[in-house]
Amino acid sequence: MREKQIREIMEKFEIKPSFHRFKILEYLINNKTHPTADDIYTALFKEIPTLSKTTVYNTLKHFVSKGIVSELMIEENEVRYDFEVSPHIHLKCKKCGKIYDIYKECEILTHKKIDGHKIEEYHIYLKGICKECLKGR
Amino acid sequence: MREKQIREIMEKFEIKPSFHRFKILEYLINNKTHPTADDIYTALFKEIPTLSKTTVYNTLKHFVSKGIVSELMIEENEVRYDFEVSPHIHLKCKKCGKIYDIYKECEILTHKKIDGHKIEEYHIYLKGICKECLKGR
DNA sequence: TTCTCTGCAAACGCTTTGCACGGAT
DNA sequence: ATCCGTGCAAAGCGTTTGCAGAGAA
Repeated sequence: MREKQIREIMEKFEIKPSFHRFKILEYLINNKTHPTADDIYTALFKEIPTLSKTTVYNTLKHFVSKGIVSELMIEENEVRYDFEVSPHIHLKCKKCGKIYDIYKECEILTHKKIDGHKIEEYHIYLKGICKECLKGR
Repeated sequence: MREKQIREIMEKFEIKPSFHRFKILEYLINNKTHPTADDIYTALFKEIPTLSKTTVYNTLKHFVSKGIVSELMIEENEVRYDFEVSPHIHLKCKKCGKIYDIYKECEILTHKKIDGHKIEEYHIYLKGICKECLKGR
């Protein structure tokens, strides 16, 4: 995605632009690999050696509070971040560890209310063996 | 559940019985509140003052490896344990923090394969405001 | 100036690890 | 004698906090 579009997205979500914020958001948009805070830090540190981990954490928390990215809990001790806003399903491969996005329709994702409880967030994740790893067997 | 039934379950899952294992499993079966390791420790410590947290962690890991309980990731830094084996949906109330079990049918839970990926585990959790908290507003 | 972003270092909390004791087989 | 469950203490690791410096408005 181009710089201009990313800046527009930031404006839309009322995120004051800064160099680091821009770079972190850009990374999330261009690398839909559900990175951890550390993944982002490691990747960006190469080109921004002054970047600190604290800033990555601060920025991610800021993004989450603005609703521009969501936190993903799949494995213990692994908070992952996802820019994609539309509800979808995650599949984690037990073999290669890769996380796939699945956009299959799911009836659950459409309910605003279940058994009298008000639903605000939907999280679906599956674990198994991905297509690629099945091939390699 | 009665002691005899719990012992039968342990035997079925090939878990060698010990006093602590029995107590921890009994707690999980009789308190389907999706406790954390610490919840279990705190509760059992009252009647077993010699119990150590390490044993709770060891035992829970053992149970998971035997497939008798499953780990639940809903919030960050919160591994919860669930004895219930049949697939179901979890709902966490953002207000009171309680976790509800929902046994609504969901088509996703029946797929063995999606987009060529082999599925082995299904995790669905919702967040929102529960029935009780809605009442109190 | 004042507010916000940034970053170092220390603190924190949950979980794991190392190691040793003790009971069971 | 060996195996295995248990438990203390320390380490590990991801994340948060305190605080201070820098930069923008």
